[in-house]
Amino acid sequence: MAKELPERQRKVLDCIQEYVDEHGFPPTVREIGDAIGVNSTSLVSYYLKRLEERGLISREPSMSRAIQLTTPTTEEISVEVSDDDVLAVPFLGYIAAGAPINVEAFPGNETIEINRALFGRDISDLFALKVQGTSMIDALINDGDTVILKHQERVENGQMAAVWLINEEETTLKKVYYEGKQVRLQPANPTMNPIHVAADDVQIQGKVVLVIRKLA
Amino acid sequence: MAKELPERQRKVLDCIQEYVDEHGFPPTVREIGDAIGVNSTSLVSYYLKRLEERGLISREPSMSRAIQLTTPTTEEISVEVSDDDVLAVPFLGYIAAGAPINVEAFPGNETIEINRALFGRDISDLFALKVQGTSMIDALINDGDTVILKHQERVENGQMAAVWLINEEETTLKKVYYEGKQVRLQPANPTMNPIHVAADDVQIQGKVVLVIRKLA
DNA sequence: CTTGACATAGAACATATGGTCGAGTATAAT
DNA sequence: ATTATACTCGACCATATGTTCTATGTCAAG
Repeated sequence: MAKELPERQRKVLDCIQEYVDEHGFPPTVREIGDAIGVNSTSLVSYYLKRLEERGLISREPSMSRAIQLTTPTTEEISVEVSDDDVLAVPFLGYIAAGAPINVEAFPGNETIEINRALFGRDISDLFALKVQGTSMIDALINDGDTVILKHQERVENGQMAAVWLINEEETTLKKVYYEGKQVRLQPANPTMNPIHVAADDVQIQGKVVLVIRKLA
Repeated sequence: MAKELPERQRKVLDCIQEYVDEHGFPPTVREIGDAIGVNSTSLVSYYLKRLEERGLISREPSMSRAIQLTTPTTEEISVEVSDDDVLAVPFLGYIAAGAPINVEAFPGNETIEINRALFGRDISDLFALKVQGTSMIDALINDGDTVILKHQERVENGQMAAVWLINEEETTLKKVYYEGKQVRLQPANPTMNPIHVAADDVQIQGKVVLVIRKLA
């Protein structure tokens, strides 16, 4: 299931990330080709298709530069401990049901600063997302809320996680229960019913460790 | 030199910002046109030229979607790093339906430390409560959540507040709407129905400014 | 060796997209 | 009225860019 990502595709991913960091917008197929030393657009197309299948990127068909990275790569998830007290958590973008995690290029390398006291011991690999839309209401998470996640691909039973459903192509925040080859995704709201999906259809994006709601 | 930015150009700027927020990459000339109700690419081109002259955006010539905002226009949740003080908000105790909040009586001098950046300008009269029980589920607030309130007796329409219902002898967190001699208390969850109570039956304990949920 | 799955290149194509030109319409100043 | 300056439109062009098809190479399994 978790096949190793081929070297070339890894390179494609990296070069997209770099390009976005530098330019503020994604590269074209040809520019990717140049960057990784490939001089046929079809090959890049081919790679992009693979990456999309894996859910690592998402694209809009026939639109130029319409590539988005869905999985935050671990390199950028670095928490600097500026003070002993304040953590600067990288703000990676927005999350909404029906759309992959939208990791944007923020020119200033935006962070959200949060007091360390609000976290547990483990403060590695944290990143922040802002929730768009009311689709997470059943997880008691509202439009505009900020969630802090720890980047990991596996969570313990019952923990809330950002889950990317590969086939359904949507992201949700749910409590995760492994049940053999199935995974039960349980809304935090006890009145809502869980959904069951195949284990290889889910891709854990991170464990939710903190939810912050700022009101007017 | 600091001429007022024409309405239309302002709109262009805003729509680029929105588009980037939503898609992760900048819009095309035509997409901008659609967004602001202009159906000629030349006009958008014209606007973009003006915006570039003013230094508000930068572009790469002849590249699709190669627009960058030089000035972050919208406030976003970008955090002011200037003052990374840590606020010590007094922790006053627990809130649960059926029990009043006694703001005066400090049960000790416990505080909850929170980074100032998470708040707005006004940081006076803040206090923290921990929610007990699931009675606030309809306000999207769960058992164990921490709410930060600003102590005030009156809030603006639509703001979330801790409300003490004198006759019913219970406290709830609801959005408050003044409707003449009545007050409508609207749950944050849009699927729940509001309750209407007499204005002199409600006693605002404080305005909710922040909700924090710490997960395992 | 043959087969087939995967990887690569190149060309050809369709269209998405930016640029420009000319003309038309305001609106205000002369 | 005349001029000037800013704005708006529509059409056209050049090319930037995504897609697809075919051909070829590689390599491991049968």
